[in-house]
Amino acid sequence: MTRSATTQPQARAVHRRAALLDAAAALLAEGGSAAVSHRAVAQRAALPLAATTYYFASRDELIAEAFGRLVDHELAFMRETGLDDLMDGLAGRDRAQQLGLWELYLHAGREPGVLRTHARRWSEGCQAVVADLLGVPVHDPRAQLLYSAMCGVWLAYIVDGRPLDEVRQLLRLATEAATRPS
Amino acid sequence: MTRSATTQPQARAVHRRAALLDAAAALLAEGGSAAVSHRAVAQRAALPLAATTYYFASRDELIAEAFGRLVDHELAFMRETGLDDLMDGLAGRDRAQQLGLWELYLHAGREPGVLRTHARRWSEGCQAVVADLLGVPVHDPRAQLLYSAMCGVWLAYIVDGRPLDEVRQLLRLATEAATRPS
DNA sequence: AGTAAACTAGTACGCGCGTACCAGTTTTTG
DNA sequence: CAAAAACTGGTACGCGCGTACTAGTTTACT
Repeated sequence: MTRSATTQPQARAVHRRAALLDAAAALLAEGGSAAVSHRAVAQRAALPLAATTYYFASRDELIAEAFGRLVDHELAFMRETGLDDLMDGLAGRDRAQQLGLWELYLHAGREPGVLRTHARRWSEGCQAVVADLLGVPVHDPRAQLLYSAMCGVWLAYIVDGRPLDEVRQLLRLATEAATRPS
Repeated sequence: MTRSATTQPQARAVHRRAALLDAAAALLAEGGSAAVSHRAVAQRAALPLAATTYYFASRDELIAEAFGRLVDHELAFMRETGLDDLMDGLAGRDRAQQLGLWELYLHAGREPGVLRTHARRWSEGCQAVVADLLGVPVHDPRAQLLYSAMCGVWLAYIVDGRPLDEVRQLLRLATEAATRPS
């Protein structure tokens, strides 16, 4: 009975940790990694400041884990939509969140730590989805090519605010180019 | 005589402003926009702290102008190397500086101010270079496509540290795909 | 020559930050 | 039941930051 009866406190702790990560991810999307501070996270999760330092050894760790969570969600989303229509998958997503994701991806380029792992996980996951869409093996150059083109188009859409029609057309073109036998 | 004799002080001021911008750009490359603080810039330029607030209304303005300068340099470099060999142009550049550039590009996506202008100037400048290389008009979809692919490959190289050989091959593939008549 | 404008440089204010600390409570363990 | 471990939450420290202020110096204009 003492066992699994009412493990209330630990359950609460797990919930709290998750709440902190959710808050961090949300802040990340809203204002980039600069917006993710202990205080901001705690306040958003409606928890005391000290909770953040208790559950995470440092701010970097908190950010890294939030990044990982964001990557998970993003990959899951991409897989489930199947990307039959790449564009709707792109256009429907929160622009700020995409920005945050990319920002962290770049940030990962500066330090070879955990962030780098998540970054690789993301890019390779995306590439796998694309390869699946194309019906070719994951490391097929055509998949890599299409994925690269998608990145460029994606960024142009998110940052430069390129019109959706142009993006749509470009993506179609890229798919054709990658599909066409060389 | 009073005229252009020894306009020393203004000349010094101009020089100082440039020195501050250079310092800011260098810091930007080293540690991202977070590393660009009034104090850090002043110290690096060997100038008193107050100089930064005198020549620039705010930190944002300083960063924006440094970004513009970085974009100028980058575009000039790309044009002068002609990109006969895209790869050597890519591989020879300072990785950290590229990261800083991209970081600011992303940051521009969050605010529609001056940063956005520079960001557009950069992406369109790059695209123009690519179009020139391909021998097609600037807004030709093929140029856009190749540029997009280049962005993706570029990022993979800078952030993920993808091997140069793979990048080289991918770029060749992209060029072929864009060149081939549709 | 003399007034206004440009420039220099030191210093101070207030704030938010990461993190450490610690006295409490609760839960698990032996 | 007692001791240990997990957890809570309030508070404090020290720091670097953006920016404002001010007194002094130099240069440009009439």
